Amino acid sequence: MSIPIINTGDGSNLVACTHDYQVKCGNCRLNSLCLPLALESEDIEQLDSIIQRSKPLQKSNHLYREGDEFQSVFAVRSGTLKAYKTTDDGREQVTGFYFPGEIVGMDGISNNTHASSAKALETSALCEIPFASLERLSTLMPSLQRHFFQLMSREITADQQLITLLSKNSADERVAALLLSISTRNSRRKLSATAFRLPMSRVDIGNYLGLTVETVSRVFSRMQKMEVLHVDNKEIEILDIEGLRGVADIG
Amino acid sequence: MSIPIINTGDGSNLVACTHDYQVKCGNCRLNSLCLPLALESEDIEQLDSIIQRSKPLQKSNHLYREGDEFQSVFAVRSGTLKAYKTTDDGREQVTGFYFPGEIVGMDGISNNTHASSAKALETSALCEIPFASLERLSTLMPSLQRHFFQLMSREITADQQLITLLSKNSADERVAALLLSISTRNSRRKLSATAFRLPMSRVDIGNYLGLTVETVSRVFSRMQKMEVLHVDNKEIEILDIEGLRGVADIG
DNA sequence: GCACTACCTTGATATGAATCAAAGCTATAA
DNA sequence: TTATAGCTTTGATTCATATCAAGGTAGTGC
Repeated sequence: MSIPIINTGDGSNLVACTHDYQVKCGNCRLNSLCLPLALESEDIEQLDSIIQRSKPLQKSNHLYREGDEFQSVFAVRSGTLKAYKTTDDGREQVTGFYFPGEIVGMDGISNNTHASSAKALETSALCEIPFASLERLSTLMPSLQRHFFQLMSREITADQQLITLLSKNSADERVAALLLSISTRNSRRKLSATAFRLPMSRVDIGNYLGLTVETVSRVFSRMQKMEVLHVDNKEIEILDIEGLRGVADIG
Repeated sequence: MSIPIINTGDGSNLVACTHDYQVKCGNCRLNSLCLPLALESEDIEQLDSIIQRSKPLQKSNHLYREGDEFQSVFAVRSGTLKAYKTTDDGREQVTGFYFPGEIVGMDGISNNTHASSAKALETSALCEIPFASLERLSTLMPSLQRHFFQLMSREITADQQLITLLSKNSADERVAALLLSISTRNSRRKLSATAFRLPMSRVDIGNYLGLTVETVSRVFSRMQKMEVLHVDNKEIEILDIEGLRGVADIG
């Protein structure tokens, strides 16, 4: 079966909507993560009707770029994305990784312009949520409005956590915290909390955590030696999650 | 004239609402900063009616503490606040400074619990905006809803900027960026962009920027020697704003 | 299969900021 | 006014991580 491909010019390929992608929010495995739990089933159908599921995005293609006009936020259905900004002197700052069930693009709301770029780390499926429709629907559905206020607030607290990590914690603590965060997010999706494949490179990790590649690599080696982790390139196994929590010194 | 004082037990003094504090949004000097520009005057009156102006907060008292139940966000009318989290090992992480016209408390929305504490750096006047009322009003006034989405998004982009600063920039660059940020915020309020009094201590600055007090102090001294700044304790004069921009290497 | 490229690891050295230490300054209270 | 506590500055030393350098590994396309 052939799927019509739209070449967008920037190298990303938007696949036009076909029945292959006709997942519905009501039957989506992830709806407990990205949907307001309080929504009635008729509300969910209304929400469904504004969502566009037309975006399987190939690895290393952009969902949007810094400066692009903001029109939608996106729910990740499968795959992983990174959000990043390019600094004045051309370096990259990764500001977040987005896993299935999470929402990316909310930093574009303030200026109607995306404040960062979003790029697929692997082939990813996305639900596009046009923000104008979401706003309209939110005035009709208070629980949806509340849900989005909460999602945005959660993004703020996540950023604040990262700020603390960058400003107070050592290289080991930062890496440990990231691994634990990925572990938690995996278990929310009923995946293994202890064994997973990192979707991002060491460079991206370093970039996110404010460390160089070399330091990240050394931390992995050190933790392997301490038998806290088993590392095989991108495959990670957490051998001693309590030990890892100890390193991250998170409560 | 005596003003009834309510002792809240934690050392903060809430002054009961009297006509002394009967500023209205419509005639507030700061409304261009904290109000949705698109609101009609009757809308502004509705907004006015939910806002409580009962909180002159003395220096070093708390507006709320991490873990407190979230009920309101607050607009700063005068004075300055800092928001901070206490890390597991008891250290403080300052996550933001809030000047007149800015909104503090939005990180509490996601969990109905304040994710950080907010403390007055000097005596401050605040407008309390009960969030439940704000939500209700937002469903009736789309432009108010939009305004709050934008305010929250702005908080996200501000945090991302800080993340980049912490992860990529040297001590000098961080301090320069903070001074420029304060300068910009001052000029938005029609105050001097080049001469001002820092409301926060060196400790707070270091804490915010991920540096020690000593380092902050040395940066000030160095910049003074370079004739970029004139520093007299908390009084700062920017002598060479282009030079400062150069140090911050922003654009 | 081979070559190419991007990614990862490890070691040696350099460096910016932390830490340790002490003294000067400011503001507040007695 | 002096005492007191907290804030700020400056100097000497240490240390974690960056930088520089080089070799190893994995994935990709021809």
